Amino acid sequence: MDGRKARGEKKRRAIVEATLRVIERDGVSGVTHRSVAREAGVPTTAPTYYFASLDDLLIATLLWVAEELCDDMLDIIARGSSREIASSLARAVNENRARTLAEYELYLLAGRRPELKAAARRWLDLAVEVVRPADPVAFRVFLAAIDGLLIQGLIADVAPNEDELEPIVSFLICGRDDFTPPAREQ
Amino acid sequence: MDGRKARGEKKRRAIVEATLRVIERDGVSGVTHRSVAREAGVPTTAPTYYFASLDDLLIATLLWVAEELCDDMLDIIARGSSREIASSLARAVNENRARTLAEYELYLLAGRRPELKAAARRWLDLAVEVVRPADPVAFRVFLAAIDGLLIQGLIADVAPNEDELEPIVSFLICGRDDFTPPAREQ
DNA sequence: AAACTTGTGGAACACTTGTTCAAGTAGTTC
DNA sequence: GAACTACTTGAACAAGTGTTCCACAAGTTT
Repeated sequence: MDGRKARGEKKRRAIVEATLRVIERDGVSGVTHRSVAREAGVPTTAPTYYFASLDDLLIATLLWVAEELCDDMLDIIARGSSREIASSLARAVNENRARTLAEYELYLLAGRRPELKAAARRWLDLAVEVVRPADPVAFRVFLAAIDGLLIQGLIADVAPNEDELEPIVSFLICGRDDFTPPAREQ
Repeated sequence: MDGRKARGEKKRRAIVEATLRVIERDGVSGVTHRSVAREAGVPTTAPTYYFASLDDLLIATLLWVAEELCDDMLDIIARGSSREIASSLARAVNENRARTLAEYELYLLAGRRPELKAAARRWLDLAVEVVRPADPVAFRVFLAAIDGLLIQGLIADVAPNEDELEPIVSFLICGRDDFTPPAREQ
């Protein structure tokens, strides 16, 4: 075991995390070698050492965020109750607003890089796989509506809260609970 | 009538249109005074003359796009048939893919500029106003789903076509045509 | 035609950018 | 301890950035 590589890997991860913080604060356009290095507390050249280019750094960040997003989204979907789902959505556009905004900026980045599409879309594929919906069309609508509600929540004058979202989520799943998850083992 | 102002206004508009083309091609991050000037065929200093800053130029572009988006979206919604709606959506993520991508990038820009939120959100407000839905919750779901379908269509490996979207749209509006527009006069 | 307003556009400024380079340190292997 | 590898980091470079400045042309008004 090489202790140097271990520390290197840790630093690499720290740089990616710093990049995400920069995106949360200033958007994708705020990401430069220098801003990331400053945020991570490393010298300017560190990001270039670990990532071939700025683009590679953004890609690495998207891939990492996509994993986390996957977990979060599946958590949201897995909750049976519309109130819990509404609560998760409300948190995404309020307390976690910056994070959600960053995620969608990276999301759109995938629209311009074909090689990133798979990663950005992964939570959708995984959701279908995990839930195994009886009615695929209804489920597809449900997933689209989540994205729409989040993105519209981000540009609302005042972001919607749990109580406002609950009836909407309820409408989405109630009556048609043909895609509630099949007792997801944990 | 001042002929100079008229030509100036025309040039101003040309610069905004060039900006949109640059965003379609290279994204918001590709927008610089020089790239826009080159695209518009004007000297480098022209954008600065007409817009106080690069930011102002982006804002003007968003405001202009928002108007067009408004028309497009209302057109989509106003069509009664699910096939026609599906067809419009399919066009947005295929032939007009670049344009749609640009619109969503500007959309997210509004997430970071409170003063732009109203413009970005305008088509939503207008839709509610025009359609006057009997069931506001169902309509809200419909609008969210449109955004979700479009954005997910942008990061799909191959963008969905009319035939794939039709059943989804149909599910969204059929059975619940309580928000079909009240004979929109034309 | 004189005074004005409005638009034009090249030169230049200070600054930030991504990236390279080379000299150095520290950990690992033999 | 010598050879090797992995990481560190400040200095530097060329390229591109937003923006300012200013002399000037072209319309409009009086």
